[in-house]
Amino acid sequence: MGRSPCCDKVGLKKGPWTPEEDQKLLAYIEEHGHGSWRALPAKAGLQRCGKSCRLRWTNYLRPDIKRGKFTLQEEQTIIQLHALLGNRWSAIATHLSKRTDNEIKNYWNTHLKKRLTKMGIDPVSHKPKNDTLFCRDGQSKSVANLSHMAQWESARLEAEARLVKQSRLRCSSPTEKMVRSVGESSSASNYKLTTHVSEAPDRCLDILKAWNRVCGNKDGNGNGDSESPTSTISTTGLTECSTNFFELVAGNSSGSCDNENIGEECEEEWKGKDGNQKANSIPDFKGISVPSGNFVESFTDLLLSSSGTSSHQNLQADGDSNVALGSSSVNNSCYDDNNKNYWNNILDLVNSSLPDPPLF
DNA sequence: AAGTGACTCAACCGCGTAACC
DNA sequence: AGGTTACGCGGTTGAGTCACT
Repeated sequence: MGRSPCCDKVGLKKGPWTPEEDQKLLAYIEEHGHGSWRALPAKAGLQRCGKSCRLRWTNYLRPDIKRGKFTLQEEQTIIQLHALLGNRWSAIATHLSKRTDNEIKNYWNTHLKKRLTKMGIDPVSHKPKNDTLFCRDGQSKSVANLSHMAQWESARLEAEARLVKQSRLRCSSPTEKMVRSVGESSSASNYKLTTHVSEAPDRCLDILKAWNRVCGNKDGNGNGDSESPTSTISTTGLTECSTNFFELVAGNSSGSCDNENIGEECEEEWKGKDGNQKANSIPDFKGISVPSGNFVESFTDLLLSSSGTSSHQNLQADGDSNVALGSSSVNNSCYDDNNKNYWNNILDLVNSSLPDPPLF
């Protein structure tokens, strides 16, 4: 325990970095790797604490950082992952390659959170503030189940993020970078690194599919113990929740958002054509059947769909989707569809946005 | 043009914890 | 086993910028 005293030293510079300092830090890391952050400033000739150097590097100087406006898809990704993970920015950043946790955190706090609030959505729970309006019979159970699954998935994502991070650390030296760039995967660690990244999506799907199978197989008889390690929810609830839970739904992505215009047009949609009107038009929002447990997806859809656009198109699962519709009432099927879409989108998200092989 | 309030985001602070001795 | 150190994370701050009056 105990806090690092690194920043307590007098004579260390604070505040904004100068181009000269950036240059020194960049040059040093390019040549030697960062190694021990604590020792780095002295070696690099910087009057900064190691912590400051690390922050400057990870949030600004790293060459694999994408800067500039967030795309609509990135926004949706953040919202969905935030619904799952909460304020665990580093875990979210793991699935938004080239964006830093700090940047995502800032973007959330300055943009997305406000938009959600403006629309009457609680940015913490991702549910409408007046949740009772959206709760029909039986939905509260599903909502509870969703959060339970989120809890589980959250733990998994966290572990995955840790692995990715470890891989990055392992490759932090220039020598290792060279080895990888030659593409020989000569060392076991390099091999593991690349295979980890490519295998992760399958693993992810396997786990979730297994979940689905186990829960689905109980067929309402209450047989089998499908509780996850963190579960505190009754098995009955789980059964209701997850029968066919991950069976994919044929895309409702009938509309299209012209890729070239997606940024601007959809940003328009976010804001509403006439400024705040759409953002404030909660009555219209409530007019459609929006399940509370799946609010994020529903609302991101809404934002994109008024001009025949669907945010699903890039996230929607592919051809092996099974259609599992039609057995329930209109309301329920809508709810189920949305749930499925929501979780399938997140699955896709996880699968598609695993970080590029680390550069450092 | 000047003043002012809102917004953005880089950087800092403090905590938790893994790693090390 | 217990103490110390170093790192990484999330929350917060404040300087710079922008928009409006």
